[in-house]
Amino acid sequence: MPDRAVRLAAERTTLERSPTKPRVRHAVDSRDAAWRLVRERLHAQGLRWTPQRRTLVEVLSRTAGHVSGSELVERCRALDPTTTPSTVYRTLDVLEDLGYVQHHHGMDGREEFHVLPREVHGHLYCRTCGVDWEIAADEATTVAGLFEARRAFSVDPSHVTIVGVCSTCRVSEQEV
Amino acid sequence: MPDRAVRLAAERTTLERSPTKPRVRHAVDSRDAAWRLVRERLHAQGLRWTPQRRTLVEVLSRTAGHVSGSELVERCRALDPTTTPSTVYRTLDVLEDLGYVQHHHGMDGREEFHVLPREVHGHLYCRTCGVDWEIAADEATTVAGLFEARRAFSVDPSHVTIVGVCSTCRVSEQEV
DNA sequence: CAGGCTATTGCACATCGTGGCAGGAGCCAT
DNA sequence: ATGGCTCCTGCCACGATGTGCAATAGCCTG
Repeated sequence: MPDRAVRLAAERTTLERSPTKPRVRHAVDSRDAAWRLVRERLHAQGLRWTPQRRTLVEVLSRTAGHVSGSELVERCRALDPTTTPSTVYRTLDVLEDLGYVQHHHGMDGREEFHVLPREVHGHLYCRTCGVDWEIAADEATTVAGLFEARRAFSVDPSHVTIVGVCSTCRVSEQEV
Repeated sequence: MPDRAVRLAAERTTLERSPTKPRVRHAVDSRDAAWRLVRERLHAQGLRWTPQRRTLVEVLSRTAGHVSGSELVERCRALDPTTTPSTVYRTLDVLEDLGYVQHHHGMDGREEFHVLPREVHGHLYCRTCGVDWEIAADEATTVAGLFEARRAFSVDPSHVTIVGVCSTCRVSEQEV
């Protein structure tokens, strides 16, 4: 179906074309650079660079912070209406192996992906307002150390999930 | 449908009949006692004691430790084939409000219920062998204290979920 | 015990993911 | 380019949960 290929060519520009036109500098550039390597990284593993994967990578390269799986499916569909959920989820698995995304489960157990995690980190959710904070590396280390010392349990800091009530919401609750 | 009511009457005995026949003593008795109060606790809230709820309570009273939501649906269906999943999940919500169960999300984000939690506790999962340990109260307190002090964030110890590799699996991995 | 208020149920349907399979398509060697 | 070896995709069906809605049935009152 060259049909789709053609249609997508016009939309899938950001990553394919040269990084000439100036946009927000610095951090963004290094992000783009990272994404441009995806293809090679895939090939290095004997994996393939397909239109569907380009679409997802395109979406991810425009995304910062956390996104839910279904949200990513939506955005892919925006670029390519023929997008299939299973393909997106499978590709996310592959990209997670390559370190491009990191997933964890939110308060409701739904999947959430962190794009280009600079460093592994846990999550702190406020049950009341729903905001999601990252747990700083040193905090995670402290938590990890606790279980390391007492149980010889090696903690994966990216899967430290804690729920509670944030300071702001605590104040609000007291006022009521 | 008196049909079902009659059929169930024979099976739903444990809770309804007096606690005369000796079974495993001590801990079990206090468990049974707790379950026998469910009806009153519901009424106290203006809620109702229905056959479907009895079935679930019956199942729960025979259950110890952790169970998944779907597992509970299965067991209810064993007692009453007409059991509907949505009713089970809704009743679990109610029972959670009353403190009879406590749910959290496992490694895969699926729901798991802890029946009659003696005390709130977090969870430690081994990514390799899948075993689920409870986080002791003092450990949870330490973790909570960390976020309390640094962010004025009030941690809910029942929602502390940590994934990693347990000591046993670590040893196995090194041997390979 | 009948009557009525309202919590619950069952059902149909929606969402988020996952897994099996057969056909399709990258990629590499020729 | 061509051919072929595999990885991928699309599709479909299923599993786990959640939700809206109309019909049902607890439970309290008279």
